[in-house]
Amino acid sequence: MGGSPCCDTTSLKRGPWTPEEDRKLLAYIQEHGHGSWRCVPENAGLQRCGKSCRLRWTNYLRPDIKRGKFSLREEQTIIQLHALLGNRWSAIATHLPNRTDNEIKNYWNTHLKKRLAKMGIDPVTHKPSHAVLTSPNGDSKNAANLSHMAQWESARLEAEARLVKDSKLRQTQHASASAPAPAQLLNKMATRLTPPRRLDVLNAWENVGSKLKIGSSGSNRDIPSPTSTLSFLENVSTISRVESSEITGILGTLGTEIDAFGTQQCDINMTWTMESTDENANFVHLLLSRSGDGILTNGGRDGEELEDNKNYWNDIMNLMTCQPSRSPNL
DNA sequence: AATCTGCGCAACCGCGTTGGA
DNA sequence: ATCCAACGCGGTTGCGCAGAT
Repeated sequence: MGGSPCCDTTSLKRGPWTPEEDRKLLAYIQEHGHGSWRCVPENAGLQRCGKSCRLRWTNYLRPDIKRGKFSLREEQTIIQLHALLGNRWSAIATHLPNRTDNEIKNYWNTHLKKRLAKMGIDPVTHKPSHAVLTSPNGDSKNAANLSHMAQWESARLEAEARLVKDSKLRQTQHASASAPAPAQLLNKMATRLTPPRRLDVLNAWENVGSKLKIGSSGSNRDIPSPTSTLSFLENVSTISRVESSEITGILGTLGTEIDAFGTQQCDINMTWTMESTDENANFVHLLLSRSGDGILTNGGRDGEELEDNKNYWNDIMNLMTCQPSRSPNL
């Protein structure tokens, strides 16, 4: 079991690949496919172990790999997914189909992590760091709210990802069968959940780019990434505050679900509240409250019907309470 | 010009998971 | 149900390069 060497390393070449080795491996895989990686080196005439061949192929030689600088949108995707998934690089990579997990991991460790830290955000928890929590303008409530927003957004994204995963699984298993309820729900959610609400940290991230005049706001997000940072403090701003009557029931389950993911959300003990905060516009805000630590609004969805917003959140709650991707470890 | 230092990235290591025997 | 080889993944290492001294 694990830990044992994958091959006899004494007789096999290690270290950087030469162009000739790349050519051999590429030619072999293009003609035969890789099949069993164990057999690839011998068949391709390489003095490498299969593991090394697989790594070279998946991280470098694969023709669909996108190389070069990460765009701002890619950075935002990575940040958002990292807040949700943690260091699950392969899972993150599935949302950036032309990037490898290794590349994303390297980019996170060498760029994004440092820049988030400079912005006053803990790159591990994605919560505002101590400097923000004790900011001179006393905006600790905003900081706390931001962390709650991250927690909520993480849970929502996880549910969305789970739904997509389930849907794909069902498509594979029951290609010709009638569509089950989750698939119908997926269709329903597709328009409601896309694009997802963005974390304030991501808005801040984008502001960095616009303030440095390296990109436009809105129309073109695939712009080069910023190369320096601004203080995060000035970008923490619009956390709306709502008071309302509680709607009970579902969030207990949601809290359990979030806890089951075992990441930065594990300390949540939430109740939720939904209300119309502006009767003229029929806005709806969802509030998440954590025991002893104030409330959070996840924001409204401007200009949409109250009833539709109710359905929107109900759909999310339905997602949260069905088919967890992992067993709760409670 | 030589040396040092930090950064970025490719590659490796080792552990957990999977699936077949 | 158990074992184990192969695979997949995340953490870490080490090399090459560029900029600083």
